[in-house]
Amino acid sequence: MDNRRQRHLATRDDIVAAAWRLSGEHGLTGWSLRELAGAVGVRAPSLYVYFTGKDQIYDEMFSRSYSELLEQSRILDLPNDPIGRLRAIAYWFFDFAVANPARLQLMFWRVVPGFEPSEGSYAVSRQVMELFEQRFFEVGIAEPAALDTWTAMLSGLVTQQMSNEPGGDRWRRLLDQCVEMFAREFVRAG
Amino acid sequence: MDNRRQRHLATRDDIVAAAWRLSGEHGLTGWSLRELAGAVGVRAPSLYVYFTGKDQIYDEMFSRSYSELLEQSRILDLPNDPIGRLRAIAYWFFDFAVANPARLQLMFWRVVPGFEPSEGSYAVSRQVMELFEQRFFEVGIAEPAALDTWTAMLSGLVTQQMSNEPGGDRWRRLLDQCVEMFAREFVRAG
DNA sequence: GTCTATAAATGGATAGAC
DNA sequence: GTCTATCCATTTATAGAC
Repeated sequence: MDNRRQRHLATRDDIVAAAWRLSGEHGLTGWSLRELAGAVGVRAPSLYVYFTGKDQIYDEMFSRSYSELLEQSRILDLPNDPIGRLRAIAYWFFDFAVANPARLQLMFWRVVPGFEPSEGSYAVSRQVMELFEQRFFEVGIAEPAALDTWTAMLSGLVTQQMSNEPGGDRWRRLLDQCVEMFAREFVRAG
Repeated sequence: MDNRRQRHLATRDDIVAAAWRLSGEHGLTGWSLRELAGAVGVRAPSLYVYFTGKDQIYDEMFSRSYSELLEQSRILDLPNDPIGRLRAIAYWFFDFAVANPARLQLMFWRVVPGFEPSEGSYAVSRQVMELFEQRFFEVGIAEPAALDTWTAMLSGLVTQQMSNEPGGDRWRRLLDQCVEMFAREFVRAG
């Protein structure tokens, strides 16, 4: 039996979980390996048994974030009508995004100096993006500008909510109207 | 005559300019005071003649950014028709924002760990925001959701452009259509 | 696998000579 | 105002005992 291996992976999970907690408290770049080790209950050098360095921890956080987004998007069941689908996608992504500002920064912004996702992690992120496009085009929108406008609109609502009223819903309450505005512009009545 | 004082202010300007240059090259938090001093042509301790510390340099960058935005918005002449005004504002802000990603991060996101704008700097930023609102409502839009939707839309277009295609115009080319979409939703034909 | 000890580098900041 | 020298804290990371 692989009890050894299992405990290794469990400790890895603990480390990543602690990293997310510290990122939430002090910002994505606001913690050191010493602090992280302390939060897990070990000394800093022990972390090197599980990761080659800080960047690999960020990389693990990066790829897991996209994996989670991928997983969630698979189990998300969407209405059949175009506007209903768009609305469901909008709320789902918005809530995913604002639930963890540090995660959003890691996934979509370039906020960690020197950090580049590994090839494997980058592949996961591309996979998610392609699924996104596919889901979007299923709605029946052909215009090329539509997808870019859609991502910009969602991204903007999320950014404003996080920057100006973290924890609130001032921009979340705009989602319905924004979806309708978008649909009037890009969804052909069928 | 205040030649002494003038040179002091000139060196201050040099330091801030170098800080912007380094922020553009290595990210807003990707440089040290040693590097900054080197870029100016002095040693690190000399910086303390001009600033009390690194945070005060960020603070100066912060307040100057808002001052520049304020200045530009004063000399910006806007068309009289609502849609023309909105379009002019959109292009103007978009170009200001993407011209300096680090500046945008400093002004609108919370990306420097531990940095808080001073009271004076914060006052400047509020002044700009109030002018923004005023300019916006001059267009004749009453609906409260409109301003939040507008800022979200612009913020999103800028963010997508910077994150996915820095230096390009893929999202800039959407500005016209987005302004029209927005106007159809919020501007009552008069 | 975890620890102590420590390397090696870097960070912001200060003292004091010139 | 600028410098050298240095402090002192902190960082990531490694060596080697247990």
